[in-house]
Amino acid sequence: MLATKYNPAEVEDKWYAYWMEHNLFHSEPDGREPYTIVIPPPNVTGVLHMGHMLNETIQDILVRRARMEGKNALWVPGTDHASIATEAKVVAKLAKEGIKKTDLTREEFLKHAWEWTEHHGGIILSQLRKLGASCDWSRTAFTMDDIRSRSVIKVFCDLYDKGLIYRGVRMVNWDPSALTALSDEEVIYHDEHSKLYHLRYYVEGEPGKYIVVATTRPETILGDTAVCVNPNDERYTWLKGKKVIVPLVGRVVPIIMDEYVEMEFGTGCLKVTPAHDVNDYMLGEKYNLPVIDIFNDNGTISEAGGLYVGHDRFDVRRKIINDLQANNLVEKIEDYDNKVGYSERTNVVIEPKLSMQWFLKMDELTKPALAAVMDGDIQFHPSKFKNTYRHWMTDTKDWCISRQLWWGHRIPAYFLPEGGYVVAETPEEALEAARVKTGNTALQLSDLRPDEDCLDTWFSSWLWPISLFNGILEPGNPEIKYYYPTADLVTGPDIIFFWVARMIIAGYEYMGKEPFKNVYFTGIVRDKLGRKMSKQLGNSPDPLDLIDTYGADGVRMGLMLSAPAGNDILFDDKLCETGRNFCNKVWNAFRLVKGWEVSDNAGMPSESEAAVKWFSASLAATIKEVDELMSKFRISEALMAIYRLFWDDFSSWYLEMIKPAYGEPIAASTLEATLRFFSALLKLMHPFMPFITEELWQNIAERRPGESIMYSTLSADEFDIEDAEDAIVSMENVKEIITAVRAVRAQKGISPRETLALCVVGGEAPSPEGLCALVSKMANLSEIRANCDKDASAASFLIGTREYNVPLEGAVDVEAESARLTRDIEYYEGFLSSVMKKLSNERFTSKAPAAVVDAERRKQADAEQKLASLRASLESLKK
RNA sequence: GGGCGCUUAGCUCAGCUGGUUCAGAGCGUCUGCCUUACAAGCAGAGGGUCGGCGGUUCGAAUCCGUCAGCGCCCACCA
Repeated sequence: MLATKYNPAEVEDKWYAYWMEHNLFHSEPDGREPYTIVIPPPNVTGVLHMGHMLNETIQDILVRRARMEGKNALWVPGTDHASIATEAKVVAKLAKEGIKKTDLTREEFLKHAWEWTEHHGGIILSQLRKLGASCDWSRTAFTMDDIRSRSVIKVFCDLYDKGLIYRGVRMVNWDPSALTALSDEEVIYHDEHSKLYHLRYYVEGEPGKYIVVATTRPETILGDTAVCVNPNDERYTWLKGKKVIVPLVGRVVPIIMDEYVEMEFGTGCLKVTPAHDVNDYMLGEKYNLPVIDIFNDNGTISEAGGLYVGHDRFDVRRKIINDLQANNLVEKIEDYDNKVGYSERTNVVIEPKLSMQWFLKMDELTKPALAAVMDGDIQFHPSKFKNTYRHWMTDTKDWCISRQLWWGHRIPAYFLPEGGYVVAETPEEALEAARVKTGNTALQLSDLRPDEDCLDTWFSSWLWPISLFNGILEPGNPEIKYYYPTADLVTGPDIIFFWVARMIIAGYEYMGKEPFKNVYFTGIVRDKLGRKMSKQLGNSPDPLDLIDTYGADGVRMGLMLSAPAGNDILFDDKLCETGRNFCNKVWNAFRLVKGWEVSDNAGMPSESEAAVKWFSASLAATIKEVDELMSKFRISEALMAIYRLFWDDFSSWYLEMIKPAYGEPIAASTLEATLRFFSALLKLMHPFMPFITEELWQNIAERRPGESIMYSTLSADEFDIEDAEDAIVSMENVKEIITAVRAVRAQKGISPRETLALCVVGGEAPSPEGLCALVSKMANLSEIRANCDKDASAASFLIGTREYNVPLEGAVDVEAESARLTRDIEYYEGFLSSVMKKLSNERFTSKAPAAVVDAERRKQADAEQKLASLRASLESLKK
């Protein structure tokens, strides 16, 4: 006998092992329609958090559904090398051991990094198995494995050959902690309360005369090479052609005039520091100003700064203000709110810095990618993200793809002894190219100096849907032809630019086709108070603990029950409890059904016949509804529909309807129908809760070795019946009668075990006979009397326009009953008057469609009939 | 500074092209029940001026305007 409580721990590992043993997640190209999902590769050394759980659960639901629809479903797993993040972890680990990165050679460092990766890598993927993820593990990839690495290098060379990649000195976002350049997308701006410092710049040769310049970054005066004012600013026309002295520094710099300066802002004077501000850099180029780089890579003041050399930039800010004040060079200091850019990875303040970097030209590449989304070749769910996407994709700045890091794909550029460089996929090809370029056939590999930098992590992940099928190295191979384009991508909107947009770009550039048909954007998982989950707050539950407590199916359900697309989900353990309880409900329903004795010679009772007919229709309707909802990616609504179908319709109504009396056997035909329903319900639930459904499906009938619910199919047609609508409507009526009788019991405190009689006032009993019998059974009635007279001493209720009486042994509480009737009468009088108001409005009857007017007339008739009945009840009660 | 989105029951959210599937669902709450599948349960019940104001319309949660609050994205004003 099965335990009264479902124990997921006993079931889950067993079935995951079974699925693996029989290779059920594996896919090979064949004649079936493909359905492909590529996993957004998590950081190779990361651990599973709630965001992953949500994401991977959705992917698993989609891929399992596709598999059950008979498609050749493939979900490819893999991990990302996460250049900056992983390198930072390795550096930190080495630091603990007293090793500095700078003391190691590149090769030594990479050895440590690979060791770290091997030691910590892939944990996250094994955690996914606990969740039930049906990935084809034989295809597990890594952005730095051989195929993916060579793909990246090949693409780099190709884009270089096409003239889309160039190298140059540009103002980039510099991360002084990670010591690397970052792309614009890796900078996060925060509002900050800062100060606006008003500093005095004395005019050269005119003692006592000064102008005031406002700045938020006083330390950058060390790099000032001009002061700029607007030529239309009459306050400053006298400055034309003059020079000013940079305070403290003593450098004499020219006044330049450019309309770029806003007269209204600050004092209307702008200090120009070409090395440390993008706009200033632009001015510097325009007016040929010297560029003084006052910072070292780590954010300390460089020799070129002249003062405070070696001190950190933020210390210098404080010191320089003190020193300026001591020299009476500060006019005033005011509070000022501005935005400050931080590194997405290391969370330090970004320093705009001039440096030599590699860039990818974006303007041409983005065109087909923008059109694909705007024209609907790729669908975003929810579609609101189309706007965000369009905004970014128009006027996209060139992508800074080089990083001053070692952990990643090394840029395949080789510098020549006499200057210049070549780009090639291998050192050998580079040597060949170098010999051709220089005309020096004696050139050796050792003469070439490979570029030290590596590529942005996203420069490998943008190829993911292609490189996973080796479509870069072997274009047109059978796998890429079969699996590409993939079907659905599930990811967070936070990486729409980093990843989604760039995959679309690469898809069109290298495959001439979109990389996926649909993008489903999940929300962010927050705690129940709406706060982001974080280690500091300690509000992020460990997914594996949750699985231990509630079972994987329970956790999956908990997550999905409140995860509308694109909306953040406020996660509460309580949701998993709901999921676990549902699993238990399913488990116990199964126990009930499996516990029945079967009678072969009994025919199906008429009430069971009615129940089977009704549930068949309901099931078909829900299957269709779920199909519809899933096609729109309304996953939590689909799950809710299934939840209600199983709990309310199947368990609370259907099973109670067909349940044999205690100790009695069930008709074989009824059981057979019920098992068919149960099996269908399991299939419907399987994508959401794979483990318990497999366990029960395997127990519901004999299965062959290797057979699995994963590959079973389900169609609404199997359960569609001819007069489905009627079956559902008439059962709704019956359920209302039953509920009303039960309510009478609850109000009067009558035990469910005590039988009652039901009288239909001036009407027939429900028909056909099966439905009538169901009312008796479910409401525990001794009899149903048709065409009765109104009985004032009975409890009464209205279903539709029909009145029913339940004769009671004890006297009715006349007062309470008449109060209730009066309340009802007042309600229907109000209702009727609002209906009459509409109907007497000539503009309504003349302008509204006939169907709507008819409906109002029906409302009127119904309400009048109900009122008559209620008034009669009240009358007879008073007698 | 620009753009997008949200505001419906105590909580989380549905509500499509205006009208009987329009005021819904789940959870929570309340009242009975340890009824022979399940107390991780059963039966029953209550709960909302659809953010405010104005407009269009015979009719508005739904369309338009406006105000307020919240959230997100983008942007080089020191």
